[in-house]
Parts: sequence; C-alpha cells; structure tokens
Amino acid sequence: MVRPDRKRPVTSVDVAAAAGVSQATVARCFTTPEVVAPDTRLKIEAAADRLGYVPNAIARSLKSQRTNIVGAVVPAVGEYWQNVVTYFSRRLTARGRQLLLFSFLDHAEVNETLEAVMQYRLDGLILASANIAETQLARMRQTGLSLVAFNHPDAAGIVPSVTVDNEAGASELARHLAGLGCTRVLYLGGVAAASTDRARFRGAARTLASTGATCNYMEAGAFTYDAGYRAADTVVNLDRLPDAIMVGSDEVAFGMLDGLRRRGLTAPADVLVTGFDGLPQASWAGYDLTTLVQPADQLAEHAVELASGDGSDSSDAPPPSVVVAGTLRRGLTTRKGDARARPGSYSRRNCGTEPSAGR
Amino acid sequence: MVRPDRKRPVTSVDVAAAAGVSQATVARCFTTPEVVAPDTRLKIEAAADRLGYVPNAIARSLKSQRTNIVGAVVPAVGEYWQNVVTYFSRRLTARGRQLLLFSFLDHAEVNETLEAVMQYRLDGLILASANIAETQLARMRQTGLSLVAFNHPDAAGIVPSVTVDNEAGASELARHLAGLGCTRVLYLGGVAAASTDRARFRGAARTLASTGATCNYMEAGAFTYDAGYRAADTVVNLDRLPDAIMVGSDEVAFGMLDGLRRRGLTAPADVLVTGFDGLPQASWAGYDLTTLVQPADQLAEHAVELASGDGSDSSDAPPPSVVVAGTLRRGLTTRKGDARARPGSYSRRNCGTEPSAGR
DNA sequence: TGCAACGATGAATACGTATACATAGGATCG
DNA sequence: CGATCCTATGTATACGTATTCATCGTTGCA
Repeated sequence: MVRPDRKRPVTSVDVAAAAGVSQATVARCFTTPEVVAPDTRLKIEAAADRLGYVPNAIARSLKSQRTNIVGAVVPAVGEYWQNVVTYFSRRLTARGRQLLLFSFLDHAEVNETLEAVMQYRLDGLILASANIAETQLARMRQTGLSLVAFNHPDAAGIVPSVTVDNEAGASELARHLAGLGCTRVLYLGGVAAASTDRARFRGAARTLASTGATCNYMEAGAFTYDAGYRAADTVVNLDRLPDAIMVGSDEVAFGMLDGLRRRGLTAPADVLVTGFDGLPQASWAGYDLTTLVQPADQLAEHAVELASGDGSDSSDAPPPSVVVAGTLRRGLTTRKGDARARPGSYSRRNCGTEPSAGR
Repeated sequence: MVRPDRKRPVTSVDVAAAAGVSQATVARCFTTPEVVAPDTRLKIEAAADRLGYVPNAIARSLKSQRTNIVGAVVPAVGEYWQNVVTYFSRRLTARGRQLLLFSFLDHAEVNETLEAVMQYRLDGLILASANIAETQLARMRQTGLSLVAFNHPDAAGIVPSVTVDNEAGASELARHLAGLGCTRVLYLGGVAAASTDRARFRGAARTLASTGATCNYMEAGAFTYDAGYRAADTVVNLDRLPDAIMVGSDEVAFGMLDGLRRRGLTAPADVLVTGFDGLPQASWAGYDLTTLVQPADQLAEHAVELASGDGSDSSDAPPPSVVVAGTLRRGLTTRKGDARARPGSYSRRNCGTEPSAGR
C-alpha cells in the first residue's frame, strides 16, 4: 500500500519527503518563493501537484497570527445591506481576504454571536450594527483587530468609520427640490434613533430652511417597504399634502410610491418624492426614483481597506474616518410638469372611486 | 509591571496560571465542563473573565480538525441570491457555525478563488455555481468536506443537492394559467443553459401541452431586470401577443412588467404574467406578481444541514438530494377581468403615441 | 482493613505551518 | 590563496489548544 490512507490529508511534510527536501523549504516555496532555488522549486511544485497538496490556512494562521479573514456584521433585512455585502465580498476577494459573514435580524443576537466570532481572531471587522455592547468593543480593540464602523456616522471619532456624506446628500436633494419650487416638504425618516436618519434630516432641514421652506419630520418606524406603504396612508390623510416627500431610504420610498398610488396619487403629478441610497431598483422603470446614490463600491473599498489593517497601526493617531460624497440621481418622481405624466392624472380626493394605476 | 504586555493575547496557559490549575483543565472547562469539579470551574471562569480570555478557534480547529465554518459560493448579482445568502447566514448561526462567503460575478473567478478557500479546511461548502472544474470537485471531496449543490438540479446524483421542485412548480403555474383559459403561452427563460431554466420550461411545456395549449420558449439572456425589460420589446413586436408570459424568474418578470407598461401594455389586462422565485418584491404593490414562492428558509435549512456534515458520512450511500415543493402565489398579474384594471387600458398598437409611464 | 473503582487533575504530546538560527558550499575580493 | 560574504537549505522550535495517559486522593464494598 503505497497510498497510506486516503483519509489522511496531505501536509507539507509529505511533500517534503516526496521532493527530497525539508519541510521548511516546502513552506518557503509557498510563502516566499523567491528565496528558493528555481530547480528546487520545480521539484517541490511537482510533488505538491502530484500529491494534491493544499496549504493549511488554519495552521498558517496559528503561526503567523493573521487569518486573512475579515468579518462583517450586517443586518439581515433590507435591499441596501444585501447590496453592500456583495460589495464587501468582492473587494475582499480582490485583496486576497475572505469574508466571514454574520447577519442578524435582532440587535440582541449580535452580542452573543459576536462572542463566537471573536474566537476566530479575525484581522478586521466591519460593523454595520449600532448596538454593540461597550464591553465587547473594548475587548475587541485589545485583540488588535481593525474595527470599522460602516455607515454609522455617530461612531466616527470612536472607531474608524466609513460613511457616505448623509448630511450633504440630503442637502443636495433638498436643494434640488427647492429649485423646483417646493416650499412645504415632509421628511419621512425610517427610524429616528438611527444616526444616519438624523444626519439626513439635519441636512434636509438646514438647506430647506435657508430657502424659506418648511420641513417637518415624520417617522415610518422601520427602513422597510411596508413601513413606507403604511406611512402613505398617514400622508394622504394630512390636512394638506406637502409639495414633496423626502424619504430617508429608497426602500421606504418604494413603499411610499406604491402606497400613494393605491390612494390615487402619483409622483410627480401630485407630490414629488425622493429617496436615499441609490438602490438598483431606483432606476427600474416601475419607480424611476429621484435619489441620492451612494457610491457603494467606493464605500466598500474604503471599509475593506481599513479593516484589512494594511496601514500602520499607530494606535495613538485619531481614528481615520472616511466620508464619501454621493451623487444625485434625477428620476421621474421629481420631474415636475413632465410631458409624460399620465394624461388623466388623478386629483387628490377621489381615492376610492378612481381606479388606481398599475395595480 | 504586573500586566506583561497588552499586545500579547491571553491564552489558556495564562488563565491556568491565574487560576492555579493546569492548561489542560482550562481547556476541559471550555469544551467538556461537566468533567471538571464545580468549584474548580468557578475559579477558572473567574480568572478567564478577569483576564478577558477568549478561546482561540484557530488553534482549536488545528487540533480538532473541524473549523465549524461552512463556505458558500454564490453569484454576486440578483435579488434571489442575496436573499438566499441571508438565510444561509441565519441558519448557520443557529447551528453554531460560521459562514465564509464568496460571491462571484464571473464564473471564471470561481475556480481560482476556490483554491484559496480550500485552504481553510471548511467543514462544508454550499455551491450555487454550476461551473466548478471537475478536478476541483474531485479534490474537494477527498478533503472530506461536505459538498452541497444548491438549486442546481443537474448536480443531483453527483453531489448532494438541495433544490426547489422546479418542474412541479412551473407545472403548477401552468395549470393555473390553463385554468384561466390560456391557450397560447410564451415561456421567457433567463439563460437556456441553466439547469433550473430547463427544468422549469419542461414543467410548463408538459403541463400546457396536456391541456392543448402551446408553449414557446424564448431566452432573455440573463436572470436580470434589464434582460426582462428588453425582452418586452421583442414580445410586443410579435405578430400576435400570447395569452400569458411565463417568466423564468421574478426579477426578469419585473423587467418584463415594466417593459410592457412602457409600451402601453399591462398585466393582467393585455397579457397575463407569472414569475418564479417568490422574491419579497413580488408582493410589493407595484408588481403584485403571480409567482411560485420558493420556501427559502426550508431550502437553506436543508442545505445547511447537509453542509454541516452532522449526518453519518457513509461514503458509499447515494448522495442525498432534497427536493422541496414551492407554493403558488396568486397575484394581480393573472387576475383576469379584475375590476381594478384601468378603464382605458391601452390597445396594443399605440405604443409610440401614447405617453408611456415611468420611463 | 484492604482493594477496586472512580473522579478530578496534571504532564506530555500532536495538530501543520512559519521562521530564527545554524550550516554548507560557492563566489568575491584583497 | 585565504578570509569574507552571500545564497540555499536543513534543524529546531513556537503558535494555542484538545486529548491521551498517568497520577493521586476518595469512596464503596467485602
């Protein structure tokens, strides 16, 4: 039986024996090939290939104290986050890192599971969840892993942070609306407690105030389609419809648009609507939403860069915080007086009687 | 300096010293607590807590030859896959496993990156990609990791497989359409080479044939919104519009619906439309699509179960292949003669003149 | 009281790799 | 031609844990 046991995995020792060199040389051949003689390298590579040797990253990590794995803690729901995860994955792969994903539904899950994740000695961790326990945070920093808060403006200054410029983005949307003559604007946030939500409202309110427009705040209760859909009912029952509704996220905005449509109102004919995020669906013909597009690839790249911990880890420097500007997407939902508006665009008070569009 | 060096991580040896026991006892305390005396355990736990000790999963994996990590290779694009990844993550977390994610845009990326992933000695791997090189597959099996093909019917029999019952699902949709009196049906597939696509068409065609209806095949070219949107143009230019369009995936169906709308056609007034997958957006009011809902949570659970490798690994048994039935969702897009259809629903030939909605 | 059985713990080792150190040739230079 | 340096490789050890084996004190039972 030349073949010892098919179950036993092939190690660098086996390769060394087969190639007639020492285990150390085999290891060098896979980490620093340039220091091994060309002909020796060929012998080793041939033997490794023949035996089907694959280096054991677990053992490597144990020795080198680097796993080449970056973790990401991300909410389980929402189109936005699903998109972001994809970008993380691609960026990390490009850097030769792996992505260990933890997605949570309830913030309560995070802390307990984080405990398990910490055992893996990740090189870095991207946090997209606000509610990490303080003690956890402190313990994580000690392990020397690079923490990055993603799209969580409040975390800037405490941990390295990457975020789109929420305030400036909302401001740009507001300016866009003001330029269209809006004076009475409703801001529909997702969750008022979220720091992104607050920043966006700040930007919108400030800019609108400077143009003499009003900007009331209303909370949908969640960053979901359903929340937006339900909020539409509230909006329709207001004494007077605002000129425009600035929605705090695209997904909520989709719900709002559909909710309005159900009540016989459409954008931009009856009210202008804007979103925030720049989801792929914003450019789908069914919505064609005016929104602020987050440069998700750039954001992900910055987050991955910081989390990879390639930079000098001079611990006393202030935590770097990256803020990237978004770009305005002008969609149909704010194209006032658009020639393509439906001919018989519905007036505001006939909700029940007039058949609604598209449903 | 009592504190040796804040940089040095705390190990079980440190805890042992602090608790006045041996390292072995500390290890037992974290793996098989029941074999260590209660008071000793308390001492150790106190010391561990005080020092901030976190067991090193890397070292544990090296010794125990199990990483507790399951990998998933998933396409980077598409609402469907983003959903599935979330389910994987949640199910694995529930089982105390971690998810190592690799999402790819191009199938060519897979093989090279898989090489890197294999180094991590995963316990299992969920494959959602068709084109894995044969040699790779063979090498993987030898390492003893549990492979699972997800939603890739053709793989059944070769590797353990988990999939929705594509054929039966399409058949159910077809029966639904036949029941509504459809006799001329167009099946719009995504990519004809995909085994899911073929299975769905098979199911549709077989059932429709048995009712005397015709079922032509057409290929959108991709499983994307844009592909569906473009395909709508082709459909509109057909000599005669079919009674119904069975679209091979929800996302493509969304594009089709919007594309039809742009040309002045709506479902169900002018043509019935069905999808496949049961994405969250299918129940959004803007689409309200009749579709076959995949029980994503069940599918994910089965995949995770097989990939976790808890079952006996008797290598000679035929690879288990799980097929789960989907459920029909009856949406507006096949509600014939619905009262809410637009009164002046556009006739088919005024595409250019009538102002189109949304784009 | 003596012996077996048992429960709890310590000592030692192995998992597979990376790397500091040592060593042996060969080339270079005076 | 000998001292020096450089390159390629071998030797030995450490990374942090799980686990086997041995040890030691106790209890139970005859």
